[in-house]
Amino acid sequence: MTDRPALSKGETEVARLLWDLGQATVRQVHEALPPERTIDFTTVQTYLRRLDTKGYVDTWLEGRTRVYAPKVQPSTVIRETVGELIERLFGGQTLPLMRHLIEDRGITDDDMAELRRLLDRLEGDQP
Amino acid sequence: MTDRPALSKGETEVARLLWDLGQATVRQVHEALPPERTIDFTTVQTYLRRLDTKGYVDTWLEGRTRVYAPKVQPSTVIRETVGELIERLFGGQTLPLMRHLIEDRGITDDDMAELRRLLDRLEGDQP
DNA sequence: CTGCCTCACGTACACTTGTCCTTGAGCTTG
DNA sequence: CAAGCTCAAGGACAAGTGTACGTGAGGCAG
Repeated sequence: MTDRPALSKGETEVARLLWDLGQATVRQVHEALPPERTIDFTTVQTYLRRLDTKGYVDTWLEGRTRVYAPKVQPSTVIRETVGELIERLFGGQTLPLMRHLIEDRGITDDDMAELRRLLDRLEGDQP
Repeated sequence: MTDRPALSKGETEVARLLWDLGQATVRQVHEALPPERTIDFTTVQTYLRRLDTKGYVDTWLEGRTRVYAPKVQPSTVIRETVGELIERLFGGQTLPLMRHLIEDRGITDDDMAELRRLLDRLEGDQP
């Protein structure tokens, strides 16, 4: 299970950027933040350090500068995080969450079509 | 917006029980915990107190015993929590979460059928 | 009435989290 | 070379969280 501690909000925010960037220095992550999100350089540094101690990233010095790269795949974090939420909020049942997504959050026509495609494909897989 | 502080993990756990019970004393919530979840009576008490200070429950003394009842609807908490997660983990996009639920978490045939029903109904609503 | 049980309520305490400050080394440019 | 910039690294610090203990009052069994 390789149990790492779960990611906090801020850590997730930074991890997402790192997934997008593939690999990055503190500065690059800091600059990748959306402009309305003002947060100090050293705060980002702290998040990356914590991601490291929690085992979510690889890191090495490149010259004088430290580079970080994701070690745990987004899919893994997503699985764990969503699983935890379903447990906490829906007692482990997936369907209520789907229902909420479909009924209580607007869903576009495109999304709807895509969803149907997904279902069709799945049903095709298991005859 | 009536902005309450978000619920923590433990608080959510207890809030869910309270939603199920409708209204309950500390003891009742404590006894409603799944048997494998061992947690002290006073810990539950603390969670309920915090739910109160955060504005999520109503509470009153009934004789010598304090009774708690949900004040914020589950749907509200679900909306806020899920919204926050989608923001953090998917940059605000709902579809990737659906995709994850359908593809990466097993979905039963019954759920699948139910999902289709949901979609059909929605589509019927907006011709 | 004396123990014991059960509550409410306050307190505690270590750990996590969001956020930043400080220090000291290397780099750059006048 | 000296002043200023840029990093890494370590600390710091208040708020939030998970978890529980202690105290004191009300009830009930002997």
